[in-house]
Amino acid sequence: MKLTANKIAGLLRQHGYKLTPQRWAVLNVISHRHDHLTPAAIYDRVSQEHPGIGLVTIYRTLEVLAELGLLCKVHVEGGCRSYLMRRPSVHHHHLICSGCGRVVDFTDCALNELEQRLSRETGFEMKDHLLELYGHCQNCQKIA
Amino acid sequence: MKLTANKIAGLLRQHGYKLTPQRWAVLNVISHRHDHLTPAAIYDRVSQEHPGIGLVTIYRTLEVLAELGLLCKVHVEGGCRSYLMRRPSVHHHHLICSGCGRVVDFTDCALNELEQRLSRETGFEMKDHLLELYGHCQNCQKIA
DNA sequence: AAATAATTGAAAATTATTTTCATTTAGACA
DNA sequence: TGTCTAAATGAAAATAATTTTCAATTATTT
Ligand SMILES: [Zn+2]
Ligand SMILES: [Zn+2]
Ligand SMILES: [Zn+2]
Ligand SMILES: [Zn+2]
Repeated sequence: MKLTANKIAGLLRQHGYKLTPQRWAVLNVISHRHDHLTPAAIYDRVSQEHPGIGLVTIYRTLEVLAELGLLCKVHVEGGCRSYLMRRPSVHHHHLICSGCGRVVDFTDCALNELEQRLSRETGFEMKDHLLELYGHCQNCQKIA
Repeated sequence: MKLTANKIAGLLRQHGYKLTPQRWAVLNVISHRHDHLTPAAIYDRVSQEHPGIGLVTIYRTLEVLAELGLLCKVHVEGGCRSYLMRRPSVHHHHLICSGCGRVVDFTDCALNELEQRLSRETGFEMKDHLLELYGHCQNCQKIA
């Protein structure tokens, strides 16, 4: 189920945003694709059709569209980093307190079944996964 | 953390790395904590004890320690972004091709049970989660 | 103790993102 | 339709995060 141009237009206006050619150009680039693009990559593609549009506008447009819930953000390897001494030597994941950064490790991620099912359904060969749980630790619950 | 000190020393030497005071200082800062720290935060803390050590060295040390499997990397909100038109309006996640960036959405993340169990075990109040699966799509399997 | 290859710090370079500000424009409305 | 105004834009500067370069230093080997 695809969002029509009208729906998008309405959404923008509803929130007091204007419908500019620049925003259409960005939407045009991302709306027909099934892959994820960085701001710079979007800029490159937008530039091909509309050489006048600046990278700043791409950033601003993406922010607006994301705010309206029209976009998903994807985390990419190497994009962000914060470090932690590795404690379990085996495969594990982190439960992270958004308040203080405290981390609890857990080893039972139970994604095998999901991976297998999706592999069967999509033909993807599964390699890896990123899983992080966020919450507030007992300490930070008191504070907040 | 004396038990691991020898292990760490051995690991470094095994891989042809030297055991410098700078590396000890970094290890010292992260090894006793249960939270995650950015390079800048680690730099701040290291500086308190060893004002001479440069931020560049922190970066380089973290790279080495991560390579040796001594550290975990944590993704943090806002750290990295690549965008995608949102397709399912409901809660969902992405299966991403590491080759071409293609994305398949899936809505069945099945993390409730895990979250509940961990909440019970740790006292954390669960808020959110980040889940991404990585693999190679059929196209990219042929190419590779 | 000398040799040497790895490591370091300072500075410069690169990259990604945000802010500032003067100018333009979409959409409202007379 | 033309006028008005808040919102949006582009260029440039500012900020932030990371990487590269390079000469000087140092941990380890012999
Ligand atoms: Zn906390
Ligand atoms: Zn897992
Ligand atoms: Zn692919
Ligand atoms: Zn989910």
